[in-house]
Amino acid sequence: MGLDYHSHTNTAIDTLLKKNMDQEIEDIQQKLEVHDEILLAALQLFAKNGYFNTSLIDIKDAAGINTIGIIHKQFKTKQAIAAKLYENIHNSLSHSVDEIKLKNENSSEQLRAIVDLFFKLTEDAPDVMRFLLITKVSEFIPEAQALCDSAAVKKIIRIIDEGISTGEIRSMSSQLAYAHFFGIIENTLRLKLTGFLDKKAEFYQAQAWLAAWNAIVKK
Amino acid sequence: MGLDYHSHTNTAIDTLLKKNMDQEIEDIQQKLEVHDEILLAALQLFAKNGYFNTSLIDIKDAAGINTIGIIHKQFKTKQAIAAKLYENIHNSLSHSVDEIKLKNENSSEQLRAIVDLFFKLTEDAPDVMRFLLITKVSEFIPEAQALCDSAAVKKIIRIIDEGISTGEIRSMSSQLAYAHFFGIIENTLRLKLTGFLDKKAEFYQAQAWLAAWNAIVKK
DNA sequence: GTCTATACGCCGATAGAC
DNA sequence: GTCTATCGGCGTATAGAC
Repeated sequence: MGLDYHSHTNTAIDTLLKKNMDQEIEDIQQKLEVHDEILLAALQLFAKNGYFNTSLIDIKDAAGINTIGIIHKQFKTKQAIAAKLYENIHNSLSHSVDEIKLKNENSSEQLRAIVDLFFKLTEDAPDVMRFLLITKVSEFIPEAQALCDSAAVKKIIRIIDEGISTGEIRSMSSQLAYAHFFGIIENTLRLKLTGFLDKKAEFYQAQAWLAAWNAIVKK
Repeated sequence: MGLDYHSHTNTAIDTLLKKNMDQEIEDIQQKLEVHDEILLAALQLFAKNGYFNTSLIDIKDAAGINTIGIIHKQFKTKQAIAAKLYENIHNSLSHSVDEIKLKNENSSEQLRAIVDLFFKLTEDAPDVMRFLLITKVSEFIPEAQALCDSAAVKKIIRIIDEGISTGEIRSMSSQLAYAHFFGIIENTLRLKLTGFLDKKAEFYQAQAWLAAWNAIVKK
């Protein structure tokens, strides 16, 4: 499913399989499916109409469920749905950055891979990106941190720091480099997600990368 | 007041003064003051806690008013308060861009003046900038357009178009130039407004301008 | 014209029946 | 375990008293 692009769901199912509860697996799988149906429906509605304009009734309808009682069984509160979405998305993102750091050596390659991921997600899972770039989560999840304070971004800033150390990136505050670099990338994607830029995301990718990298590269 | 930096209020009062309703002026001025107190309180609360987390009771308290009935007399609905805020801010912004175009000849000078304005507003009227850059108005004002579709931004894109015509700016889609240029500017300000960048806005201005202009200038 | 009291609707959450 | 019925609270809006 779109919101959890690193197969958190499959991992959960795999874990359960190892417990040899064969006869219960079908039920559990169905429960997991319902669980994810709710999350997916909520993500879409939150991204489209906003958290406060989305009622549990709306989520119930979109998820193909009969009563909101089922939602209350899976998640105690409406806020818990949003918190779970937030957690899944940020965990996946953080995990992706880890993988990217392992597979790429230079800061430029790592940043390039992150940009690739962001553009790919914008095309394949726009609601995930809306949740990341547009939604103001702190308004409905008090304990949530903004994107810029998330684990993933802390790792990205580390990448930038390393790039400055090796001389790939110009000597400057890594936070400022982050602001400039991802200002271009995220704004391009934000304008794509809102329809201001109307071509496919990939169309803007090369130029956005070039402009962003050029803003921080040591010449 | 902070939300209407082009003296819309004074203009309104001036208009009324010309009507020779001398004996009523005091009352009217007080009414206007209450009117603006409500708008200012609403702006601050919307920017801080969000529209949906702000009740009319909250606005009443923050505005130093005794009952919410007064708010209902001035604005029919809560949404109308937000709509009026939106209108004032966008009108002021659009007017500012007009003035900047009159006072400056080149695209670079005009964009530079707009950047100056944005940084100044971020320092002097942060809640106005939060409303412009962070708040998702379409969630509570259905008829509102996003910043990128506003009159002010249309004028800004015209500035960019002219810059491309004169050869100041690199030949590229003006929308893309807008995305890259204001990606850097707005992201810097957004990160300043959320506290990720902790120095005064002016501290980041020169570098942000340089990086943004460099992203679109013809070399 | 200011304020009090209240109406009304919506939604989140619960509990109990099947 | 699934659903129905309902509770309780909040927040907007109104209407009527002073």
